[in-house]
Amino acid sequence: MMSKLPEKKNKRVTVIDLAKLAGVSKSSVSLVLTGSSKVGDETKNKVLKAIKATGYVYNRDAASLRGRKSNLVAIVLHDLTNPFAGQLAVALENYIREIGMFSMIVSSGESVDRQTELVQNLKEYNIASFIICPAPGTEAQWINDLVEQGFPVITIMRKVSGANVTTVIPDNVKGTEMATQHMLSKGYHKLAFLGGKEDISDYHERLLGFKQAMSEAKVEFSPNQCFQSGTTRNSGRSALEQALTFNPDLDAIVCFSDVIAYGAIEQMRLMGKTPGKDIAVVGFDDLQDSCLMSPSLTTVHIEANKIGYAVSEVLKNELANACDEAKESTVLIDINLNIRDSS
Amino acid sequence: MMSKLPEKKNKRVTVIDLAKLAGVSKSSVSLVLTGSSKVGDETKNKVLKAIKATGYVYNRDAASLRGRKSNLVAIVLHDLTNPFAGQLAVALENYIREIGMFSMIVSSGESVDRQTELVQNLKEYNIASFIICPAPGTEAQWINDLVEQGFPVITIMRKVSGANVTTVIPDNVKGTEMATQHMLSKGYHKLAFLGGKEDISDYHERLLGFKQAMSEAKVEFSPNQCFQSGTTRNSGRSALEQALTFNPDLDAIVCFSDVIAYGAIEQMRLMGKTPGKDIAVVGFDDLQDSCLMSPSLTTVHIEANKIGYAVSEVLKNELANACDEAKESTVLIDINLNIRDSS
DNA sequence: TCTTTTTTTTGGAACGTTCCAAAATAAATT
DNA sequence: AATTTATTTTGGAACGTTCCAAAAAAAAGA
Repeated sequence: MMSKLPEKKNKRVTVIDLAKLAGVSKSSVSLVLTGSSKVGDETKNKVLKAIKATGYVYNRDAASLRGRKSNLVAIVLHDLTNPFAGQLAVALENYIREIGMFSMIVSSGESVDRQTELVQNLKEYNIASFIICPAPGTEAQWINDLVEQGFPVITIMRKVSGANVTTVIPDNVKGTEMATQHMLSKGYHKLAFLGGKEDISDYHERLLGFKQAMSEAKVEFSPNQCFQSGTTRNSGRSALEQALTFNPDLDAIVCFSDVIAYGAIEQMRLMGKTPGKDIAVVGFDDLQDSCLMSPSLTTVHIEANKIGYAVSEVLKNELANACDEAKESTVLIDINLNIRDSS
Repeated sequence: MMSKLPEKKNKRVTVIDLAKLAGVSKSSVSLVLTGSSKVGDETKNKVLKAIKATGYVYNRDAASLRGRKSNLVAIVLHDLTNPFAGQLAVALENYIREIGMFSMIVSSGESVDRQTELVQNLKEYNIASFIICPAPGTEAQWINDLVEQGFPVITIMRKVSGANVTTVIPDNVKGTEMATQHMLSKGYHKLAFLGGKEDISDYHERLLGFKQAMSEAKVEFSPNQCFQSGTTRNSGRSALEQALTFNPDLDAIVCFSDVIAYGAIEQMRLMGKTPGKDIAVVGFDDLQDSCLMSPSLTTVHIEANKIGYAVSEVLKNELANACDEAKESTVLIDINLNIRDSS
């Protein structure tokens, strides 16, 4: 009846084109596309062949508009410049992919404002779930609102108390407790706790572990032994400087993180002390560099993959029973102490 | 006339709801939403008020389905575990945001297969442009196909020859040339070039700079002076070991990257040599640690922000004149040599 | 005041998918 | 063979937006 239409140039291939080519209805094509079990083998093959022939690419915007759940997971990290964050990002990406989701990473740069803006923008896409390492100062209410609006949230590495979500964190308390016990058992008793700041939850947890180990061993603890700082290498330097001027015969330091430990070691050298000899050092994170430097760094090892796996499990669960009311809960990831030359 | 409708529970607020509330048509709402200039101030305010009142969030899926250009930029990095990649990611994210786009980051882990899979998945979203740091072994044809399919591509840090796209890279040749000149001028003449591998473009460029500086200074070059390796710290160690067994009175090394330099320094110490004294060292990248370590590392500084800015400019341009035919071109980012204690 | 021009507003169609209810087919049971 | 039941297939409506063409309102010119 109609003459053959001139092929529209550069037009995207659609489900209808596939249907026409395969000689079935668009509904059948959709069934194949979504992997439905109730489609005949014959039609399925016809459609598959058409897909191959045309180079069709699925349009998730259309699908998600119609109501299909998205498979996009947004990973909001505190700071991609931080080496551990990089490891974490890859681990999360891999495990999230394994449960059939697709993840994208953004970085808040430790700024709540930027974090808020990012998440606000992300809402405009169809995000199945947020995985957030919260910037310092993140409000529980903000997270709860997010959940209220129907976005599942999982927090990682840092806990926001009052937020009705699952948090996946390493066993910080046990970590510094083991580290401190190790120092004490090695005969060091003039300890200091270096780095970290009160505005993130890990600080409190890691400091708690330190205190617990001290009181267990009946060694007196004083708040003067703590030297807060930022999270950079440079702030590790100044933390050690302060510690050493306050207490010149310090013989061991328990550091909030490896990066802080790196800085402290540099400063130590500058002040004429030998790390691992004059002053023992233990870190937290076990970055790749820590086993390669000299002296190699004794440190609490966090397995990024374990965290990634745990998050993916929580996520899978959460997406399955979507309508459960949210509850505050914590998944603790076990850590272990890697003893090396710096202690 | 009509009775007040019972509010549908948990239903997303739509443009129509806004229209109803503001007492205007949905078309007017759309005009406001897209920032059109031809909408009256009065209606605009009414709509704005309604938006605030309802907590409306824009649905990009619907918009993009209807034909509106997406503002999503996908950044495909080679390896987020690499410290420079982290810096780069953050810089790119910031500058891309400044031109009104939104960026998401994924990591290929230096695997072409993974890279292919990622990009294939990303096509299903509405991606305005790809920014790719290509995994080793990436085919020019693959990139050209992508462009052919209507996805603008910009490659960074590594050039894929034959790919008809713009590449933003640091001036690698000049970098190692300056580094090598510096070594020669300091009186070191028994040089080696450490690390890197033939399957990425920067290796060739950086090696070329090394050779050029040598020939300029009339110092003989031999392929035996090059010790290829992976990109990890550990491979830097073994590269130095090889170099030193081959030529025990080596007095300076030009390294493919800072990470390689770190490894080489470790190995040097293990073999009883003092870095910066027995053997001078120059790196490439200028990672944050390089100025803090001891001896502080002389290295070629790449400004991640400059790269981020350049990419955003190219991107802006590319999105503006969308239908230009693609051409192979290169944007060279200037570098400079930071001279420190290791040389 | 009546046109003409410009500015602002508007309903309806379209984007590419999935869901629904119903139709068509096949298989199983009388 | 006739019915019931189970399996596959299907057209049409819907998702929330933007674009278009045309209507309405306002401003300018006669």
